Amino acid sequence: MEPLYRPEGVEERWQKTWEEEGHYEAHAERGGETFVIAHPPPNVTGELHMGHALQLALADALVRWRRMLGFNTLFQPGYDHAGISTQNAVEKDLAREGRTRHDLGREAFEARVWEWLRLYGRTIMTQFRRMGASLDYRRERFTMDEDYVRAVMRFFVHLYRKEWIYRANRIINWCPFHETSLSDLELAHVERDDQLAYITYPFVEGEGGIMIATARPATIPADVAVAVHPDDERYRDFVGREVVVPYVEKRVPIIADEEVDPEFGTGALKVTPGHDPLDFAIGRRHELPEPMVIGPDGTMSEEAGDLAGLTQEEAGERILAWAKKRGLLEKVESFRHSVALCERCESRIEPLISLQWWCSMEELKKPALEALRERRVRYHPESQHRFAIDSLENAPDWNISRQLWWGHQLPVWYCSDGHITVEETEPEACAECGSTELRREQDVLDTWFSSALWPFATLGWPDDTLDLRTYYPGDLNTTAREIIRLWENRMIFSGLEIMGEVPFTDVIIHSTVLAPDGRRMSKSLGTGIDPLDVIEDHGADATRYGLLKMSSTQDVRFSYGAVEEGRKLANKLWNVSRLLLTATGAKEVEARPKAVEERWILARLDQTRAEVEAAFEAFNFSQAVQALYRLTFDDFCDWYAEAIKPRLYEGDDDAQATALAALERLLKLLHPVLPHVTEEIWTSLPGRSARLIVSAWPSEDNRFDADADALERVQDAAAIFARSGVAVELDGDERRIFEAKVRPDRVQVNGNADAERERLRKEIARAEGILGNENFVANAPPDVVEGEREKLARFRRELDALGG
RNA sequence: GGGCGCAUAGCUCAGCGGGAGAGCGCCCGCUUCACACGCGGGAGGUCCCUGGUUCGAUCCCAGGUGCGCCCACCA
Repeated sequence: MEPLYRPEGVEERWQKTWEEEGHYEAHAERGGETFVIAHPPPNVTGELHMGHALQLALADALVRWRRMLGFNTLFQPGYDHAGISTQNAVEKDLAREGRTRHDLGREAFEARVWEWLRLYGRTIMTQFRRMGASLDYRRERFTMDEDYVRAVMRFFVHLYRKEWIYRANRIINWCPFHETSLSDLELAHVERDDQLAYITYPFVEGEGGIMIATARPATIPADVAVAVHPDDERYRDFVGREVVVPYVEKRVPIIADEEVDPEFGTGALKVTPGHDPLDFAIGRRHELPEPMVIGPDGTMSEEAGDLAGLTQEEAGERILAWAKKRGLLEKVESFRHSVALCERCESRIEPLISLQWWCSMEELKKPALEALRERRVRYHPESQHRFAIDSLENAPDWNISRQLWWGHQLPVWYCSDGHITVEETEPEACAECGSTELRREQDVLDTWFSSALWPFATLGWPDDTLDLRTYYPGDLNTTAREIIRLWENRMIFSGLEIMGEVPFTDVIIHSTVLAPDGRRMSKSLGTGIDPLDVIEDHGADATRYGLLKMSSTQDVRFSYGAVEEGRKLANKLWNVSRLLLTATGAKEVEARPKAVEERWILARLDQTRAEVEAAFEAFNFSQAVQALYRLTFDDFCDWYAEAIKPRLYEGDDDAQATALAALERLLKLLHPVLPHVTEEIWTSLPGRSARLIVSAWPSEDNRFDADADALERVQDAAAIFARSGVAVELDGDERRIFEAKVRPDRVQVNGNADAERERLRKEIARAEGILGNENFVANAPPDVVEGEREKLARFRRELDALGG
């Protein structure tokens, strides 16, 4: 064994071995208590990023912990087809050949996507493996698998028959590049400088007019009203009058609506229901017509009359010029506002009215809200639980159709008379008129529609499988904040609707990992850190440790320091193992504690195990990892190993066997965080038949009485000695431990006895002060008072020892 | 505009009612037979500000200030 632990090679070897030996596998027929994490399926085109790495580090630590406790664990892997994202990637690929998807046609394009995925997709599971993530990779599922598609179709038909899925014309977000609708959650918003034009709409009767402000003059031809706030004194008398829309010279009314912001612009809003969500809402309230003048490609449509075919910019300029000539253009000023973009191609979103499929949230959300309020599902941290409830309460109906070519095509058929037939598979004839001339709906489903089924569709639903009965409901899901509404809440209501039970009981909303400088990690900013590079440089164990250490707050800066700490921990463990194994030639692993430090370390190991378990159960990973670090460095290496060393070299069999038993327990505690290095050391322990990955903590818990007082005396003595150079009298074991650890001949003396006495007197005065306060003694918790008494006693002891 | 989070040692962060902590960095001393990626010691903090509650506040409450993230239909 080398003095420096090198994870290269070791980690890959164990990852391969564990998987080949089947330790990652979940077998329903094995029975027993289950622990299930349906891991978030990454995009099939995706590459490992820091968010994935953090998620895996958290989930895998919990899975490994439970697996060692003997749970029947299922850690489910898989891929999401990621509709728009994947289509976008393949279209970019096509663009390099100077082609578009339209050149291929739908069928050929789909074939191209599958081919592209065969070549470039599904790479991320290799990277998951490199993290040491113990997913059951045999069970990899894909949302476009034949079985999974069947589940999606079944779910759609189920909701349709309950009349929760319907078709309606509404304003939606339209991406002119992808030519599809997008949900609000698929948009990116950027701040941008734009021109705000102030234009007067003259009254039909009488002098003057009303001035509005618009950033999109091209939409003027689709105006159907001008709206003001009902309480706006300036315009109160104008309501009910008519004005002339510039350029198209159309008469429209002035109306009053609460949603108009009197502070913005002139306080008067031109109402264009066809091209603006707010205007659409106002239009519906006032039953206004909904003309559109911009087409699906983002240019002016036929309805725009002589403007047809122009870009919006050209049309806007022409209209402004028209208004200027007639003295109706007051001014154009620049202003800053946020603009919606397609998050994939960054095209500017066009709000358009379009016929889309919707899923009503009204009934679906009720049982889910109840489950959340009753805490049958708990989000962690608590603040996110409240957010999840709020988001679900306010969830608008879900636009589930997309005009994409990659995804689950809706199981909807139209006959020539326009009747709708909805079946899981292609029907023979129209359900209403019997016509056999059926045409399938071209739209595909929102990617998240299929993701919502992940916890049970991966287990075989709609079939009644042993897996489904065994592993549903699961336990845990872990994800980023922005996914709560897109995915988590939807899994909860889908699970309740289909399976009658929540899909998991806990959701960990993990930190956002920022770049070390506090900015967002992003490829375009060049601030991204590739987890694979970190693994390459520091090892997967150290990376896992670092991520867990960092995971405590909502937003956390990536810290190489934390990763480096993990690497040092692995190295320390490696070296102390060399001492206990190699230097002594031990043959047995058995706890036969005799000396005080042996009983103490075994008790400390038990104690830390409880601490780590509590921290894991509270999902406080940072705390777990800190407890492990302290145990390893301070207690195990600096005190125990130093104290035991002389006896090991003397060839004391009991000391050696006990040392290995203590090491065994330490390895078990560390395995969920540092799986590779611990397993590597484990194989060197004598008489190991089972792998560490499946080795349970010894059942005879806490049977070692810690002689904590004795250790405390030694540590007190060491502290006094280190601070003052004054030796404290100790006998027997205590003296032996003291000398092994402190080595009086080597310690540099920096202080003196007088200073130490002074310090102790101050401490004693403080403690006496507190304990002399009746209110303190009466009101403080008993253990706190007791703690102060013990401290006081210790300070007095130390002062005595110094001859104070 | 709404919601959430964070402000503690030079840096990154724990702690969250009763003696201010860790890692890294810095200083001093150590070839010590597991580890110099180590060991021992040390310097370095109005625990953001102002009030309040309490016998006692870094911790709880209120109000500021400064950052960050998420959400939202600013025309």
